[in-house]
Amino acid sequence: MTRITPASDRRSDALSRDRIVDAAIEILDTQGERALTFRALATRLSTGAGAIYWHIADKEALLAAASDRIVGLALARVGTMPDPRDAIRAHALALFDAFEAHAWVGTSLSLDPLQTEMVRFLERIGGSLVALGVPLAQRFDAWSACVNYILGVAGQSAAHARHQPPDANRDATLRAVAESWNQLDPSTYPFLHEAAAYLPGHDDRLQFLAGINLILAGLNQTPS
Amino acid sequence: MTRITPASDRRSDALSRDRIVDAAIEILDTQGERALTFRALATRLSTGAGAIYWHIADKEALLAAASDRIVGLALARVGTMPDPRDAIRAHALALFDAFEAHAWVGTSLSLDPLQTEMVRFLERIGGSLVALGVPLAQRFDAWSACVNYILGVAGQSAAHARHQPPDANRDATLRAVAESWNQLDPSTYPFLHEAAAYLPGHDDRLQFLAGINLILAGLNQTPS
DNA sequence: ACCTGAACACCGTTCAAGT
DNA sequence: ACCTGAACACCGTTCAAGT
Repeated sequence: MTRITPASDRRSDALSRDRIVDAAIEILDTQGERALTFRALATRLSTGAGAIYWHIADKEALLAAASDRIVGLALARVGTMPDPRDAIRAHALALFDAFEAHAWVGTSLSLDPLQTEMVRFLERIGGSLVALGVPLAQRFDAWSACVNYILGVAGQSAAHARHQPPDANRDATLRAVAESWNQLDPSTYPFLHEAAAYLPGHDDRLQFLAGINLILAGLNQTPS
Repeated sequence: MTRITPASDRRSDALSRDRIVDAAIEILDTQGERALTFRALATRLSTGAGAIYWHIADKEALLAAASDRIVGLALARVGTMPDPRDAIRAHALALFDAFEAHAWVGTSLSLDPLQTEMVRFLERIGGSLVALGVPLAQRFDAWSACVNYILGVAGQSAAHARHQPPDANRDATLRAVAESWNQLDPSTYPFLHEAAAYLPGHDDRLQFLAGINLILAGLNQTPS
């Protein structure tokens, strides 16, 4: 069947789930989570608010679909790696970066089988652990630890970003937290006094990776 | 100064931040996150909706305060332990259990110095790592990994609970996910086919603990 | 089958007015 | 200083009516 796209600039194609998710991501990224309303989305898509419900169940499903899309984009950026440890690190960093760039991605991810990109991510980590030779008895726990660490900690990191005004100075925020720790009683909070010195200027991303490396290192030990 | 509490059953004491947070937690626990509105809260406290704003900045601050309270209750349940590894495990499980019992606790936690219980938690984990003898050079990364794993993964776990109807059968949900994994193409998703067998009936809590143990085991290795 | 947009049943937050 | 509650400016979602 031949399909000819109209020569004239059509104002918009037919509505579709994909186009809705595209528009939602654009609003989320440029104007933030609070700006994503069905009315704003409908305006951007030149349609009525109710039309969206023909394609997507509700706002929760919309956010889940948008998050899954971001996961997919992150996975696409990860090349194949010969060393399974490197593969796990690369996937972890890719998701971390994606979550930082789109701070609204976070708790909306679930094991929902509709989230096809999430499923691909789960498989990739599992496959890397198989390639790494983690024995079957430990494999499921190790997989759960990796996957949950990546999603949980990256999500946690994004949550911090979410609770800040978008123009917040990261260094200033960290310095303020360090300052507040320094003002605690040093005898009851000795560690936080020590940590306060490390807080400003530390690299979230490297710290995130250090955690992954601890888990990978733990895999080499027989569990106590 | 002597204070005599009135003999008669006063309908309510003066409004206070603590009483507001108490009432909010009760609504969150019994009726869920969506039921927590300033109107419902005001009704329960026999006051006007606007009165709450005299004590708490906005809804975000309310949720943060409620979450911090839950962290405090969890910490209170952890006794002192001679072995720092046990202390870390005990703290991890206490927070995990608290997050499961109050699925609305999650992303609202931050490094905000107003969250005093959170600060106590951060100190306790750090102190345990000092007691464990983790050298200064690794200490900050190790602390970050532990703290972020616990908050992130426990929060992730609670997020799953949140996205389920409160009466959902956990086993049935896991079986459904396993079933959906089994229907994927086995040649592109070999790991998930294997994992599907482990999914129903697995213990989230033990898996969470296994991740903590991997991190603790990793601390014994020199980083690669 | 798909879209429209008014209508419904709510929200968080503010603020003049009270005590 | 603290509380009241109406008012404002929104929401997500539904649904009769259109094409």
